[in-house]
Amino acid sequence: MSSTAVHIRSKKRLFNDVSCKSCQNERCLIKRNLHAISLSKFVENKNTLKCKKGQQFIMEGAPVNGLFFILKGTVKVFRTGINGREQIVRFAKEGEIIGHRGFGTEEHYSIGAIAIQESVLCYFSKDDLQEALVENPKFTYDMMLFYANELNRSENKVKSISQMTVRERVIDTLLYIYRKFGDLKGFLNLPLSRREYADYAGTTEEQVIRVFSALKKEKLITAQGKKIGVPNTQLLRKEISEHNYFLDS
DNA sequence: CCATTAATGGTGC
DNA sequence: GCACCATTAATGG
Repeated sequence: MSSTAVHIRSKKRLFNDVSCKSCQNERCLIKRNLHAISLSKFVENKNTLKCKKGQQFIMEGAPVNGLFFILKGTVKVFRTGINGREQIVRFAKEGEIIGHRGFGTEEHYSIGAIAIQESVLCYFSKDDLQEALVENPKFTYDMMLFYANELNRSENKVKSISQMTVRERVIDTLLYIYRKFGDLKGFLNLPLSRREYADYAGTTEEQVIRVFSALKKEKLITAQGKKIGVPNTQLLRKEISEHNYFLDS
């Protein structure tokens, strides 16, 4: 993987290159915090980029120049481990930030990111953001909450991978997806391959398939191809309750 | 139709 | 108990 900068696809300027002013996304930290004053600068300098499904927009090791906000779509954030195995760090949806770890002293992204659905991303330069953070305490505070939350989740994940069995981790993953993306007509509202479940749970595709098969027999989940249903989250939660761990999205 | 993904079985640590 | 490899079945464009 080259360490070339993230290439912004400059197809043609997107006609819907929305300014933050008219943006509908109320979950966006920037939108929520930057009224009037510093907004104009952001509007000028931000880039909107559209990603097709499967398109990678952050390469591991690429230099950090800014941050991504998800305007629309879903993204998986991962890190490549031993013998090329992907460890999915998190799934991110509308309004979330990608690449924030590179913000501090980090020179290069330690993670990669791929759109798993058609997505629209807003890209802000590090400099602009830094300026805004210095000027706007509320914005900074919200960012801090976000970082704290991420750290909490990350620490929980360490625990889950080191102490839970594969079955528990798979269940944990299902609950995580359910919490975060919800349910649509009885199925998890995010289509993932078993491989992706495995990469998040820290196991192999085969193990996920085996656990799914077992769970199906036990009527704890339902499956129709890629679509997985979790009719009884209480029961699932019960299985991992001794690790009493929960919450956050 | 072919290609990708899912499911199942065997083996070794 | 779990990862890795091999084979076969199912699915979808």
